[in-house]
Amino acid sequence: MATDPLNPLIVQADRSVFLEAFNPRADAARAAIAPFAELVSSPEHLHTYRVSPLSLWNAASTGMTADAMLGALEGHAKFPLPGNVVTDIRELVGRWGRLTLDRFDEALILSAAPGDGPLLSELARHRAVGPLLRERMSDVVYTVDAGARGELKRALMDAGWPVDDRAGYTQGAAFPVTLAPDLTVRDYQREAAQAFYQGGSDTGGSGVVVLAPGAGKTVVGMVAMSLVGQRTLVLTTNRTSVNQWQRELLARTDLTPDDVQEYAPGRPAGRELAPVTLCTYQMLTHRRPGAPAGEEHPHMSLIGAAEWGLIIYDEVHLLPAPVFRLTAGVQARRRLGLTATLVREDGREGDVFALIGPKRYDQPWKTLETQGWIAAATCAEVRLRLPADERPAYAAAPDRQKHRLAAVNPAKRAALRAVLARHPDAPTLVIGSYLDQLDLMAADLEAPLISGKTPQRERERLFQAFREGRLRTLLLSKVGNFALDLPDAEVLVQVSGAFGSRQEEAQRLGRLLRPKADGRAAHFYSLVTRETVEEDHAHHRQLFLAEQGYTYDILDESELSAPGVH
DNA sequence: TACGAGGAAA
DNA sequence: GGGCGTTCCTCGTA
Repeated sequence: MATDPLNPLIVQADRSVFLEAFNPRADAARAAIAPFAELVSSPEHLHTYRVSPLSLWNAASTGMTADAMLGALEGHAKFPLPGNVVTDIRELVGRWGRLTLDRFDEALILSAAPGDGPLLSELARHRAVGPLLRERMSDVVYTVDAGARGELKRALMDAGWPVDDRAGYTQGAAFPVTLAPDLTVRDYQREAAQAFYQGGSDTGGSGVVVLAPGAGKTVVGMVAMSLVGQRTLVLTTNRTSVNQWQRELLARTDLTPDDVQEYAPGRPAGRELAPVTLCTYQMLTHRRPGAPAGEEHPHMSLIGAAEWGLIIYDEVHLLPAPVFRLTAGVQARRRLGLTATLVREDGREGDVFALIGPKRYDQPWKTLETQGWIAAATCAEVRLRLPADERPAYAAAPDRQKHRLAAVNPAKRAALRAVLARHPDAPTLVIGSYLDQLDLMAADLEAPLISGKTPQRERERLFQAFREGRLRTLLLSKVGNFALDLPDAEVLVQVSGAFGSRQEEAQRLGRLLRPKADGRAAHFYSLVTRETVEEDHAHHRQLFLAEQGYTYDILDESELSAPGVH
């Protein structure tokens, strides 16, 4: 493969990569660089990717070589790669594996590659790394306390030197899990669980699996449980997920209700934890203010309980900081992170890498779509103006109010009706972030709104009516982001969203991806006010989905009244 | 003992 | 940088 002026990529010296979106070779180039590059902006014609240290290390940990990455860039580039990019990529990728952590009796040893004595000396002087190293055994070996394993990995990651942790795991109590005979595990689910269990260029047993919503991440978790065969702790974001895991585990494995229990703090003293215990992150980190010293976090000891052979972190992209701290203390337990969107807006992806593990497996959402596992979906961004009488107020508003003013643009009410008119019979969800805006729209459409205030019973009733087709349109506040029992829909209109949250956008699209019985496509619309901060936020939100292969049609509000579908 | 309402937290 | 939803606890009512 060689560079060719007709190719779609331009690689710049700062390791950013431009992709001509309309070049006929764009799709192949996108697929080739996706494993080691992340999308940072995607205006219509020219997409920008960045090759970051973390994206390189994630790729390297799956076994991808620097040569393979350079080959992918070169093979789709217009011009020869800048020399420093070649050097940088080789150097950064080469860092993975140069430091290893191994077991040494009761302690650990940090080893550098032969000749890396100076590197080790430099790291020993590093502010965060140095204090965690104990005794220099040789030019390239330090001893480390076993308890410092997590903190050291995190500190080394911050210092720019990810460490390949080969110190292995302590065995949890044996607890075999057999998958139900009628459960068909899809190839990608089995591959994902294997990739977790066996690792890539390292020893495996910890790391993150990224799969689209509806692609069956719980099945990956079950296969992992059957591979490990030890007692398992499953951590989730909320109780609905706890229930879902419990249902699925009972239905699709040989586990009995006694085996699978939600962690209940009030359980009778002396009662054993179930071999498969489910617990929310909030429960784990719950604080009792004013409790006697040492008892402020009554549930934290759960995670350190000796018997777990595997800890599963559901929605691992949402791990709160305290759970990172806890996780640093249990590096000798196998850890599986599951997520649809391994992106965070707080820049803590490095902590996920260091403390849960590298990304072991992912499939672009579009690939699963092609294979028919998730529904095809179109995405459209509808651009609206602010009404003339609102513009002065917007211009005068302080920055921190601008987002809201743009988001609740009154013109969205008419636009929403126009969008709904394009799909007159399709089951439609409308999701927004501002309750008063949603109230107005619910009145316009004469459709019910579910918000956080809606009692559980009422939610169930409305979901049921929607499922049975008695209710065509349902409005949802932010409850719609994560409610797992939300019914399937064909059209989803996002009328407002939180700042630039990529994962919120992705979760919302995910609501549409369950395959439709007749193979019909789903339609996702996002309403955005022109020439306001909302445009910037909207484009940042779209990045993750653009990375997954989705493109957004741009519709002007004037085009909406046109009949038919685009 | 079971529940729902209200408040605090992150 | 702010609004919203969730979860937990506590306390009141049956």
